[in-house]
Amino acid sequence: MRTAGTHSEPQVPARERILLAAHALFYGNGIRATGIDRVIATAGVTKVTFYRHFPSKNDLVLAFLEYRHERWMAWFAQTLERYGGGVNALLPTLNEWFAAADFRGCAFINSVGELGDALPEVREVARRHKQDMTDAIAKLLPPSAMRERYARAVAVAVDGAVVHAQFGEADAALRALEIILEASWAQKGD
Amino acid sequence: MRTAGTHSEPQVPARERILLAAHALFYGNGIRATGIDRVIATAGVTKVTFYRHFPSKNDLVLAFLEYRHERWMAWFAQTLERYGGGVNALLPTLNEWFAAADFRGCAFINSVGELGDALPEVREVARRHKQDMTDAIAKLLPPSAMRERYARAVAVAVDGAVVHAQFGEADAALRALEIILEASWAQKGD
DNA sequence: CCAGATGTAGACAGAGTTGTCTACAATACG
DNA sequence: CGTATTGTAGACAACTCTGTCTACATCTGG
Repeated sequence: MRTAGTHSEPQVPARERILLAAHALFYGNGIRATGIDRVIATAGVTKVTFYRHFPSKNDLVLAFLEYRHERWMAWFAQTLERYGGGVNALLPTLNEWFAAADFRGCAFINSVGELGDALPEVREVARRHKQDMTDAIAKLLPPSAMRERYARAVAVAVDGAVVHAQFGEADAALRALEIILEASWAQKGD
Repeated sequence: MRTAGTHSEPQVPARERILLAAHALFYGNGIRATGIDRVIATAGVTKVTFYRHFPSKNDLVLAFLEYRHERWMAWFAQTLERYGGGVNALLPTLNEWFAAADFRGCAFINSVGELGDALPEVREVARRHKQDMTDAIAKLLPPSAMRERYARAVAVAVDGAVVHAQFGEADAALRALEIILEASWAQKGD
């Protein structure tokens, strides 16, 4: 009995379907709020298949964060580029993100808040993510001895705007960020 | 049979003991990560007593946030005062908070990230909290037509610093915030 | 050509979750 | 004085969660 047109067209391999499903559910509803069964059903795989790829939910959580990191960083760099690539690209880029229907804040901030000490690797991954985000922001700033430090300041302000946007205050958050970015150091370096 | 010296010295009434326990556990470990049974055991009450005060876990969550709000706002205002009450009081105040052994970020940011749409009232409470925090910050700024807007900018930067501190980068977060606060608008108003 | 990787369906164990229920004791107030 | 409130101990129902297991099918590489 042929079970279903499953193997004939495995267009997307199981592991990737699982990751896609995990991304939508973990980011959209929270990690603890999402049971493995739900991921499995959404991905359209079975339990055995799932557990062969990810021995435990924690493994999936870490893989999800890695996947989210790649995906978000690529989107961020590309969108900044599209808006001209300077500091002035930051506000329109974030505006796009905040306006997205599925926006629910920063996956890494949410995950650290949710899992904190329960899964310490999460904090590591989050830290690396913020470092990479800060590096991407540094590229927008004019060269100067202080560039790294200024980039960190902008990154902190951006993350503040992200959580305020998550609270439903996207416009106010962007106006606040705008005020911060108008400071001379952000505009003309050193 | 006298059950135990329970009623003879109810020093702290049950409702408050429950709230105290919920605060320690929800803030320290996360809301979803904390079962009702754990709160009950920590508070030293029984299930019936608990459910007479809080008909459901959601009621407790909301009461916890209300309690946290009062407690944190009082601490914030008082500590700012202790450091002189100007914009310059902000960094040492936050430094104290970040260095506290039980610091785990902002309870409201964490709760929104964790519960998001599952309990929409949480977002309301969080929004009110941030408004009150912003108002407290406005009091530190010199009077000017732009004071409200500047206070919002500072609040956004502060929340960014809070999440970065939660990632284990408290020092870098404070240095970043310092750079932002050095901007002229934060110092001399309009 | 066959062995190993990858896929399928679905039952099940063991733990943890929220919330209810019975039955009884002490206190506080009108 | 006696009734409403607040307290106690602990069993229990109904559910969800993670992870394991049996038993079988198909594709792919050496």
